[in-house]
Amino acid sequence: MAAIETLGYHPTAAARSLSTQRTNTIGMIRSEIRLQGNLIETDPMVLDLIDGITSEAINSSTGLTFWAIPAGQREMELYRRLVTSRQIDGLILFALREKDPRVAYLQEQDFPFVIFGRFESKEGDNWIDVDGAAGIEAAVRHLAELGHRRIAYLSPPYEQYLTRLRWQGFVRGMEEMNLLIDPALIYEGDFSEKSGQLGTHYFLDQPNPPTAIFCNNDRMAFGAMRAIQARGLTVGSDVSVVGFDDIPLARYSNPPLTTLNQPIHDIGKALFNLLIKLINREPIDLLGGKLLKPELVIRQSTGRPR
Amino acid sequence: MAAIETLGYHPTAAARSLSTQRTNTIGMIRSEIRLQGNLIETDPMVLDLIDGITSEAINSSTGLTFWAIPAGQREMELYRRLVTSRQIDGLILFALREKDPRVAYLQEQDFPFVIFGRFESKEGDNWIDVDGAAGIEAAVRHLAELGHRRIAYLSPPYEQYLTRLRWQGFVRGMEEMNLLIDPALIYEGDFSEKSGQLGTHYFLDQPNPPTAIFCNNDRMAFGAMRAIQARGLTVGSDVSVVGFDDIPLARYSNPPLTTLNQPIHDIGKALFNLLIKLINREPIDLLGGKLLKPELVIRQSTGRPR
DNA sequence: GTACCCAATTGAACCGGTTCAATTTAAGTA
DNA sequence: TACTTAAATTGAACCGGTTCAATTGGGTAC
Repeated sequence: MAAIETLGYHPTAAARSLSTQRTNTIGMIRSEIRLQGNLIETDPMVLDLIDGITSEAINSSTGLTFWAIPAGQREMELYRRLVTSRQIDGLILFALREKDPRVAYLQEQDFPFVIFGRFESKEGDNWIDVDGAAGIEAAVRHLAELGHRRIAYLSPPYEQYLTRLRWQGFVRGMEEMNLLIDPALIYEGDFSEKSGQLGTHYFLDQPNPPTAIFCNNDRMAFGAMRAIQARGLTVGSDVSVVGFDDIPLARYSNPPLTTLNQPIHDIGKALFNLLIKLINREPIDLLGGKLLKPELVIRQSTGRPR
Repeated sequence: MAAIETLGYHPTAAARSLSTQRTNTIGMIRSEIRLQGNLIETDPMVLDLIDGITSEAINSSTGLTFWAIPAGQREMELYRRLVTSRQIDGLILFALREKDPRVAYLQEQDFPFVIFGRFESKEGDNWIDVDGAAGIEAAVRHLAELGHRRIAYLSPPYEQYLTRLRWQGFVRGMEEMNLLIDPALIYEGDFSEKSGQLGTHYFLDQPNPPTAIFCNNDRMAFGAMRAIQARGLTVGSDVSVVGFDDIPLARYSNPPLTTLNQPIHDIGKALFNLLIKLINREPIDLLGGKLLKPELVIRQSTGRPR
């Protein structure tokens, strides 16, 4: 032991994991998605997720390995390679798409993985999600209580699985408040500021424009506010804007953004701990719950309509 | 070969790297820094860096492994463990601090690493940096040409190595434009929105407040704009604000932020390619140069003083 | 039919740990 | 001193590849 100390010896990781069948590494793969040829930048929210995961992972000397690959054919090859070559102990999935082939493959291989978000089979205890629908319902209620009747909906990309769930929340909220959903006030965004801007211009060009816009993430909300202001209108009085995520910048925008807070950092930690249990084949007890309520943080981007 | 195909065989990563002494993984470690007990959130810029690195790394089937650890004693232990256990082929360092022990250690161990930024020994070809000083000089010139004479400086944390280089640029710019540096208009920030806000209130509380504030990153600039607006002043006319980084949100703030653009995505790619060459002990030829000029992007947060 | 050459195949050593059974050593008791 | 038992040490097998030397096989030339 003294020699280990003085020589600064550490067992070779490769030899160790060859023998123990553990790598002390978990993986996360970003699907590079292009819409109309443009690469969608990774959402700032993902950085918070990484922060949460890694700050917890260090306690068990575990690293988080990242890959980025265009969604599609090559993507599944990467998953297959990682799984069969046993390069990682487990995977964290996020941003699942409709008919996402990844879940079926990993289940079939009995490979440990957790999901940030839900998927078709809502059973299983390998996911943690925020109840986006409930959040949106609360946001709609907030807007309706302020007096808004024409609320536009800036949707996530339709190919994302969560889009379906989020939409249900919007419908519920609108019905609950006896508001009509106008098909002209729905726009498919891609989570980028740009698409928030485009969608908002589209809304405001309608013969009967909305007085409030619900945006499915903060970045699109920033784009929306920009578009509103570019038209000489005032956010919060002429048009109200609500975001989703509550990224750090949301409280520093002008005006500060009303948005739905997701405790991403804690979710990252929880996902990591859950994954470790799956890897160790330990019993799962999700005491903290796996469906967290997002909290509506009311700031100055929402107000009574003129 | 047909059997490999049908069975979906992939060589075990651990066995492979035990034999080849290559892991096809590079590492990056975030130093968790606390100032006044508060954890500094990772800058959105880092996410772009990760995006750049990973989107290039996938071409050589290489992953990027991330760890987060509090700066200090345990941090060096982690570096020692990773190096001696040969868990990664190389490291990418960023946000170097004054008297940073990491560089000396890695050099002594002859372990491949590259730095985003420079360090004391400016020799060596294992770094790529943006010429922050030149950028700040250009920003000061821009402000001076608009008619600003009292320019405040929102500094990075003094413990960061780049702080010294950036400061030289500010001094050069001010001297060049024959402006006086007022010690009351210097504030040490920590890269967070909050510190931008605090620093700006401090500046505006001075008997002789500034008409422009240079902020060493965009997040602090957002905080600065928030503080200015909270006092009922107008950004761009009452007080101008310049940022640094040009994160995606900068063009969507209100008003859009004048800032120094760093091509982070490309820097990430270049850093990766450089590191791979070091790992392979190949000759280095930094054709693209290693000291990139940041570009001043003029938007609406700067204007003529009243 | 034999000699020769190149390609393909086989075999052994090695990478550096972990694990568990077998053996040796040490300590405690009669 | 002999015996029992626990503790420490040694040894072999194994994890699953890569690498390179040695051997085998096939084809061509004389």
